[in-house]
This record gives sequence, C-alpha cells and structure tokens, in this order.
Amino acid sequence: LRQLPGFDRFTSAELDFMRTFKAAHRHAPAQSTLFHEGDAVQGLYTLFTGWACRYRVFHDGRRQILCLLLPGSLIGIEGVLDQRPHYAVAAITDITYCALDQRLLPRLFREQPALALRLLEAAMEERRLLDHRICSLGQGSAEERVAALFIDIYERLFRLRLVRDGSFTLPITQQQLADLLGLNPVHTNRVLRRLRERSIVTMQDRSVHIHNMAELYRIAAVPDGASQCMPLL
Amino acid sequence: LRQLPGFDRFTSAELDFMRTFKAAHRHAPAQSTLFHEGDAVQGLYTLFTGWACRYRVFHDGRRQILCLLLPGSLIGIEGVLDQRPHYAVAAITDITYCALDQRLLPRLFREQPALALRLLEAAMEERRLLDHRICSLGQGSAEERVAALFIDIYERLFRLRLVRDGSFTLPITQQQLADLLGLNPVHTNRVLRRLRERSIVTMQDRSVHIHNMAELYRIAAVPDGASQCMPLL
DNA sequence: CGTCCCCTTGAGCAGAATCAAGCCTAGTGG
DNA sequence: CCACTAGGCTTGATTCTGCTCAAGGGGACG
Repeated sequence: LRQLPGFDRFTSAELDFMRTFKAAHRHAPAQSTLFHEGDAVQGLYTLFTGWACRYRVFHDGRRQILCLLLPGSLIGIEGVLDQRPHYAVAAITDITYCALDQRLLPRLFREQPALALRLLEAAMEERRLLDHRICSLGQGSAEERVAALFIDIYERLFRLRLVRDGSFTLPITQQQLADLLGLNPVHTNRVLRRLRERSIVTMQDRSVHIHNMAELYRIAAVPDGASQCMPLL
Repeated sequence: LRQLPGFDRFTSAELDFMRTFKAAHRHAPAQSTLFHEGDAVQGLYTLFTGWACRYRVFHDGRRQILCLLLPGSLIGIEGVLDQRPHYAVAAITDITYCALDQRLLPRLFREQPALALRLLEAAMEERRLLDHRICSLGQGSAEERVAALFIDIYERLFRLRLVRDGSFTLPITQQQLADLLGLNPVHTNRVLRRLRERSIVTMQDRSVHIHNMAELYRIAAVPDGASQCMPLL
C-alpha cells in the first residue's frame, strides 16, 4: 500500500510516530461486523486488504449502504472523538486491517500537524464521495445510478492499481449492490441485464468488465468539475 | 453565535488567534453565488446570519442541493487544502459571513491543535448529515423524505435556538425543497398538502409549523442510534 | 441428493414524473 | 391607480419508471 501514489508522502518521522501507536494488525472474516450503530468504537482502523462497507439498517429491515471501504480507508474516527457512530461497519470479504491506539489522535494533533492535516484531507475526500452519491440517488435514474457507481468504484480501484484492462473484482451480491443504489434488487438485476445486452458493462462471478467506458460515462451523466455556472434559479 | 452551546468552548487564546486571521466581515444578497464548481476558492468562510446551500448542477439542468448551510457552518475548506470544490455555494437569503485568511489552516494546525481537532469534528458532523441524507434519498418514500428533512432542519435550528413552539422559518421555495429531496416539485407540493391535511406539518410564507412531532418522527422512520444489530445479510 | 443462496425472468401494480392549466401575490411601468 | 408581468403555488390528467409478488434455475456445500 505504501508504494502507491497518495500513500507515499510520509516522512520517516511520521512513520515512526504511527508505528508507536499501531496496536495490532488484525483480520476479520467476510460478513463479520466490526462495530454496530451506537457501539463505542475501541480504536481507529485502517483497512489494508479486502472490502468493507459502512451501512445503516432501518426498523423495518431496509438497509442503505453508505459507502464502500477499500484498502487505505480510515474507519471509526468517531471513536477517537468520543462519539458513537451512527452507522455500522461490516467486512464484505475477508479483510486485514491495522488498529491504532485510541489515544492517538490528541497527540497526533499536537505533535504531527502535517499528519493531522492529512486526516482532514481524507475526510474531505470522503465527503466528495458522499456528495456524488447524493447526486446519484437524488437525481439519477436506475441506469444512471448503476453507471455512476461503477465509474466511482472504477476510479477508486484505478488509483489503488486494482484495475486491469477495464476489469476489476467487485465482491458484492446484487442485493448489496441494490442497497448501495437505493434500488430494488430485482430492478437492479434488470438494469444490469440491459447494460450487458448493450455491451457496455458485464458483471459476473464477482468481477466487472467495462466494455464501453465512453458510453458508461455518458450514461452516468456525472456533472464534470468544469461544468455549470448556472444560478440557483 | 458565540453564546450558543457548542460555540462557547473557545479559550481566549484561540479567539485571539482566529481574530488575527479574520480577513473581512462580508455580506452577500439572496440568490447570489459565493463560488461555482471548480472555482478556486479564495478563503475559508463562516456563515454568521442567513441561509445558504451547497449544490451541484447537471448538464441537462437537473440540480441537487447537497446540504443547507446555517449560521456557524464552515464553507470552502477545500480552498485551503489547495483543491477545487466539486460543488457550488449560493446564498438563499441575504447572508453575512466571516472570511478567514487562506493561509490560516497550516498555521492553525501547527499552533492550535485543539482548534484543528475541532475542525475535524465539524467535518464528522457534516458527514453525519450527509449520511442521513443518503439514507433518506436511497430508502425513503417521498413522504418519508419530507418528514426526515423537516426533522433534520428542526434539530439543527433547535440547537441554534431558532425554533419557537415547533415553528421555524424555512426561507426556501418548493422548487428548492424538491431539489433537496430529489423529488419533482409538483409531487413535493402534493406531499406537503397531505401532511397539512393530516395536521402534521404546515409550510406557509417561508415558515414551517410542526403540529404533531411524534407523528412526524414516526413517518420519517429514522433509524435511531440504539437500533439494529442486524447482520449484513 | 437436498438445501440454501443467489441470480433471473414474468406479470401486475403503484408511486412519482410529466404535461398542462389556472390562481395568487408582488413588483413594474404606463 | 391600474394593467401587466413574472414567479411561485396548486391542482388535474396521464404516463412510465421502478416496486412487489411469484416462480424457476443453477451452483456450492453438507
């Protein structure tokens, strides 16, 4: 992970600092829950390998997956801020992660301001993802949502060097996909079929192949950064 | 603003530090844009009075309002992180805001770790709001979304002491309400009518009156913190 | 071999979008 | 002072996207 651009900007002093706080290197099996909504979180985690997600469950069983967590994702900051998380975190695949000592954060802010700033940057990056998801859920049709999600995942995996020839593993069920997209699993399936029939994307055996990236972007209708200067009506 | 709980936890040294970086106290008229998507943001703002919002516009004119900004909200952190925002910010009402010097942040992290930590807390609080919105947009029916949004705004205004007897001003049009909810304005109107006819909420002349809070909470179906311990299927 | 989970497909329904028209208020200008 | 306009709100009629219910197929695993 350290090899990757974006993860390589640590000074050796910063790395030493982190190591003193590294409490444990753990792993968790697929489908296990790291913590529930309202639990006291007992540490700050960094995901090393595997997939996880943040999610919320409603009284009646509906579930919304808020965010996919990929290698490098920080998990459970609220624990260190003495808050209770309003969401749960579960491993999707088997995962390995690093657990940092809870008392890290105050010292980190005092002694390693550059690292602290990095933390804020990470939070802003996550906000960007959440904003995109809100646009997708609020304005997108089913097809647009699926396209936007695939692009979102593609781009994150690309930066992690986990894409080969427009293909990547996506170890989630269609049920989970539907919970990400705010769609019914049956309808999700139909949308996937249509995208397959039009030779744009196929999703099989936990892996996604993008055959027509340009068309996928067109469907997703993502507002690109340089876009609109429209007034607020 | 300083009087309010949550805003009163500053030491005088911290206040002095902030003041040295306070570049200007400005105001902007209703409907004006503070910055567009992709603009270089020239400072860090704190909203003092009035309402604003973060939003994105699609190629085809669809618009999603990401977040309402209320007094106390921090605006434009990415400017200080040398990033371009992926969203625009517009004033809804006339607003006044404080502009802080751009070079504040690195020094703040070096010299005022407690303040820096506060910044991270604020970011986490905003993430909580975004997570709720995602749940609302992804899983909620039109009625649930409206109820959840009213509760969300109610709770934020309550903390700002801007609620009286279950009533508060909400200076937005139904069009803008629809853009927040990811709904069609026509349908939004119909939902409002139904809630009015059932004596739950009325929205008139830019102000909202909640007549039956319990029922509103029931409709919103917000997953409460203490809730579910369900597995991820 | 049977069970369980996941994927797939069909039929029918419902919630929300779209299209279209009328109303009310505030602001503008003759 | 009044006609005119524009924006926002309200309502009806119709369409369609996505949901629900239901059933069958295939692979993995005990």
